[in-house]
Amino acid sequence: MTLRLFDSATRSVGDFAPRVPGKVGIYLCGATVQSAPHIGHMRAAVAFDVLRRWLQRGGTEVTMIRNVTDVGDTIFAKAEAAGVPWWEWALRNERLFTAGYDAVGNLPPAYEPRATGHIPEMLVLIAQLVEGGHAYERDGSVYFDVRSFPAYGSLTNQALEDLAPAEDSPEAAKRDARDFALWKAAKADDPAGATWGSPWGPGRPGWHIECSAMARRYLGESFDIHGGGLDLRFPHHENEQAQSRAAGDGFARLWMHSAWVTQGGAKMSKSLGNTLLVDAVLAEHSAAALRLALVGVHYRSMLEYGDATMDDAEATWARLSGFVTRAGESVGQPEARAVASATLPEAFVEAMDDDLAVPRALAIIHEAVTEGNAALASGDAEAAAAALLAVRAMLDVLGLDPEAEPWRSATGGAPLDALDALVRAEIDARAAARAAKDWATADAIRDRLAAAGITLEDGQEGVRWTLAGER
RNA sequence: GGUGGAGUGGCCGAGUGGCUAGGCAGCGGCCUGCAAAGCCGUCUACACGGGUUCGAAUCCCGUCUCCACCUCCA
Repeated sequence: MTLRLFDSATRSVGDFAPRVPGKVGIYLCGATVQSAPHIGHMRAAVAFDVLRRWLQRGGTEVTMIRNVTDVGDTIFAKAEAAGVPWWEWALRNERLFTAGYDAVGNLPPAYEPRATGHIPEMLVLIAQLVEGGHAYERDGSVYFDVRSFPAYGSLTNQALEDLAPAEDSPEAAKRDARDFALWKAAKADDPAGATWGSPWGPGRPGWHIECSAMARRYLGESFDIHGGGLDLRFPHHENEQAQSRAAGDGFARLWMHSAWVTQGGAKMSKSLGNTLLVDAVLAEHSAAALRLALVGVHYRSMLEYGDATMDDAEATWARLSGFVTRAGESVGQPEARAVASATLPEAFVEAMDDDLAVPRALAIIHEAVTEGNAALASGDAEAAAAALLAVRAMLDVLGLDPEAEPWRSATGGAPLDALDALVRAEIDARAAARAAKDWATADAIRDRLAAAGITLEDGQEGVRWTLAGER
């Protein structure tokens, strides 16, 4: 079975065939760095990180480009409100996004182009559109002529006459109210440093042109997959496609959109006052659990975030990572190379190939964990080792191998050794009390450790202890 | 008004015509001095009304409810 993906443009699932066998270019719309990232931003990033990992697992070479939009009205407005230059505000948030992406275990993209670094590429593209009769200049601004491009609206299946006017520019200046700005003439109230020269006079780029220009630069005139959040389909992606194709580029062959994080059924957004910032969530929960929560719902389904979401994810992570740790202690951890090349269970492969059906894939992982735990309990080392390898290999595809770099215990070394010595002394004292059937003393020791966040587990091979939030 | 999506057990969440999704929570059992972890078993479903079919959560018709996009959005 080959990988099948849902194409937003055709609204159907089909076999995925790269333009060049073995190589895939992905352009992912990243953040408009106007504010700190929330978990909805992370969800989109994680969804496409899983796509990338799955492609790479199949031997495909992936070039992942994730842009940063670092210029625009919302950035100007928020920077002014914060009393800092817009470029400082943008970079400050870009750093927060990068920290968030890293925290939840995303592989870094091949490149992260910034809009402000690609004005020349945009000007070339705009000039092409003007020359080709798809764009026109008015008062120092340049607009895309939607009526010049019959396929306009095809990505989102909308008829031109049903669309509302584009409000990113004055209606009176345009041939059609739905024409949108490629280049915005400088205005008196534009912030300092937000103006660039152009053949049409000083100004700054419109919102959509950057992605067309940067995708072309890094992935070529035609590339495999364009991704982003569902809310970018219109107008952003519709306009990107119109610009690029009107300029002669093949542009994206497949469009993928990830769905929201919702609360009470409604899209998470600032206007509703229910934004969940990444920092706030990570202050109370582990990053691995957050990734698990984000990845555990199919990427095209709404992810309902409630009170129990993170608690469930923590419990699930404890089950998965706990098995990996205990199995490793019992039969030894396989090497990373073995994990990367392990044969994956057929049902897991089928689920992932079916438009990245991660929830089904997770069910397969849970079944393997159950088998592995049973093998550990019965002392079947061979079966336990096989389950351990399979579980780690499957989790690795989701970016959740507990032994992989992002999730390995941050604590270690001397402090952990010192703590271990102290805890071992308590464990020994408890063992002595238990030997004397002094249950009150034994339980008091266990309770004292529990109060300090240390859990004891009496196993066949001795007493294990774990720190809260660790394994 | 246009376009698109959704309604599954206490909760989250898979599933496109017959075969146990899975997890969390609950209940019973095994293990344990008691726990914890783990294992085994088990309860609670397909928004509503019709229809097609031997058989429908799944297909068709209708109804209700909810959500998103329609130029800030992931």
